[in-house]
Amino acid sequence: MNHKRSVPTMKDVAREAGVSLGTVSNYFNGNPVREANRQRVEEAVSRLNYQVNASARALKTDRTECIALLMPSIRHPFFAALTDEITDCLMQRGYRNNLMITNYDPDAEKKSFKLAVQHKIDGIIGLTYNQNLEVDLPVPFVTIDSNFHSKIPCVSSDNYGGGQLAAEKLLELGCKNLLFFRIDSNIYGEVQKRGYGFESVCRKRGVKYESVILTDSQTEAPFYEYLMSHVKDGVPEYDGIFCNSDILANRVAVFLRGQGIGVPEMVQIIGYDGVEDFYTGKLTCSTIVQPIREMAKAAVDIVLNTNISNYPACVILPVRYAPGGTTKDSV
Amino acid sequence: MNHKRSVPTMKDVAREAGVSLGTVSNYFNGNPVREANRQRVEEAVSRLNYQVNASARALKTDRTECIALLMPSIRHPFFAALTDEITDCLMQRGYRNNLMITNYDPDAEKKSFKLAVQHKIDGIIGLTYNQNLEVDLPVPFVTIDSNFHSKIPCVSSDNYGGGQLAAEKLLELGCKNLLFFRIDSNIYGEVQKRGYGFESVCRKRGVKYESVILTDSQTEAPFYEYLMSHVKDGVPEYDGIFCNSDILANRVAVFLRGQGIGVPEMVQIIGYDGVEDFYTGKLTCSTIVQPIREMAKAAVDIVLNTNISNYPACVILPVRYAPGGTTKDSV
DNA sequence: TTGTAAGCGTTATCAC
DNA sequence: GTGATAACGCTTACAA
Repeated sequence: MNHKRSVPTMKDVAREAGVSLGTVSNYFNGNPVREANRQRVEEAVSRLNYQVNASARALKTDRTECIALLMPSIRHPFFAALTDEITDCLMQRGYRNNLMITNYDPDAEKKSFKLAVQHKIDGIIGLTYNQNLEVDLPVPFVTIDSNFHSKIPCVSSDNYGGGQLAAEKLLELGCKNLLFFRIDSNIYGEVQKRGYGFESVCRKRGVKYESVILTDSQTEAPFYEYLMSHVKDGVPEYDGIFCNSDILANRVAVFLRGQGIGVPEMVQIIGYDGVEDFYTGKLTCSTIVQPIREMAKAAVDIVLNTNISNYPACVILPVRYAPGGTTKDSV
Repeated sequence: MNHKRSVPTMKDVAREAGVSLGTVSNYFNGNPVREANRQRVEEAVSRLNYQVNASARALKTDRTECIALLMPSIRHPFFAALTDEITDCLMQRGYRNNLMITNYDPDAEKKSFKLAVQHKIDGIIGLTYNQNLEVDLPVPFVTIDSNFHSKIPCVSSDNYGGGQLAAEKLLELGCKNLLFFRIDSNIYGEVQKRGYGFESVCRKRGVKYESVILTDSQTEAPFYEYLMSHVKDGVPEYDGIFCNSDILANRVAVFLRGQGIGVPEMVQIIGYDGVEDFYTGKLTCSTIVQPIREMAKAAVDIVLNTNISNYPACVILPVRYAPGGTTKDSV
């Protein structure tokens, strides 16, 4: 069996319907067509089981109804949720999602951009970690969480506000001695604002706090060392920790509990992301919840609306706090 | 700023290099080109920053170097891992991944197929739940875990063997009274063989067992009722459970522990999938591990090799058992 | 090997 | 509105 049989073309439809090629084209492009002809075309189309050839259309119009989505990973629950929502938004608008996974590799990001452009995608949504990104793309480009270039529209949650919120919550819950843990390689991204927001509240309130930041690290061991070196007679000096991701928050919680330090009894922890665990359907820790659906929608809106993308925008969406077992307000 | 500037064409390269259009084309298609001309072309290409227009090429060749991947979800850890590996295999071969998420909806699956074909993708890899799938596609199609049609190549893990392995392990670990829990809507899929394999061992060994199967159910409550109705004086009648997914295994474990029934002390549980939890990097339960990387590779190999896809194959890949905290062999 | 030219299946521009 | 016809940028004979 030959897979590539001869497929009917618009010409075939025109002949079958007894109208001209242009009329069929007009029909498919929503241009005015006389009612009688419309019917004949529709009959011919269903008789021949015709579908417009997207390749030919793409060559003429230079549009493919396809958006490239660059993601560092798809296994990370937050990225998975974001990819899910973005794909959904795109498909609702009749666009396809060309998913490219970069594994946090700037080189892979670069190649992905090139490949995407070569294939005439209509735009790019990228969660990238390369601050030297080619900025002069021939298509609209919107980044997520990476506000490193004023010419590129960026969508993100309110990282600064989220950091503030985390600090305020911990204080409200009775913490006196705060810690901020950050681990990532996202040096120039929006994400680091989480720490700034957190620290701003600590300073304003005159609260004792400490920041421990790990960059490009594969292991969180230094956090654990820090944690243990600040325990006296089984009692930690700190009683509230803000981690810049739920993953880190979870690991820290597991570590502390393993050391006999109660969470949230002795130490309360707040993470960032707010994606429910797939196994339990619940939050994995108390956290700052990102508005994933809204972020996806904003990114898609911007990338598909060339008018907007010509005027670089920065969309910062509000976050909220939710208890999830690592703070004393958890039920 | 206009995004769609005039982009150089092969004609421009030919003129710039002082060779003919055909020569430039030959260069890009790996056809023999005299060394001198090759250099002139390469210089012209880098001078103009030329890239082949994939749309034009697609129209001529009817190939897009793009594969459609149909997934029911991307948030499920197993699907996420599979999508990750498939995307990686595709990109390694220079193919792009057009991800379509169907949310288990047969209607969405149908639309996705149609859209994919219209856009001239070179093949489809699908994890689908629609047993009435159009089988007469104009492109190679390979399914994963859905061996419902003899004409469609299918890749899956050894579900039957995995079920057997689970039963044998539970028996080896001292269980006397087994249970099998299945919840899904995948009526015609490979997945139900997990139960058959499990039961076959129980029967052969003359072990007492019970199967509880929920189809198209949104909640696992019936399992919990079953579990509690078979507890006498705080001691369950069963001591080993095989669940057809890690998710279910986890939920059952959480439920039992919540009822004061020790896992694995009183009841041992084995799941199926074997994807490490993203937060901890560890298995979430004792489980039958699917060879995800190999499954992805097999699916991509088949879909890209039209020779093979013309001769429907069924690839069953071996699984292995791994302890993960819900059996007594867990460290 | 290389140049020339005919399409691939559309859309867009005209007269009519 | 409709019908011819010229592109779109490439691949692929075919001739040289």
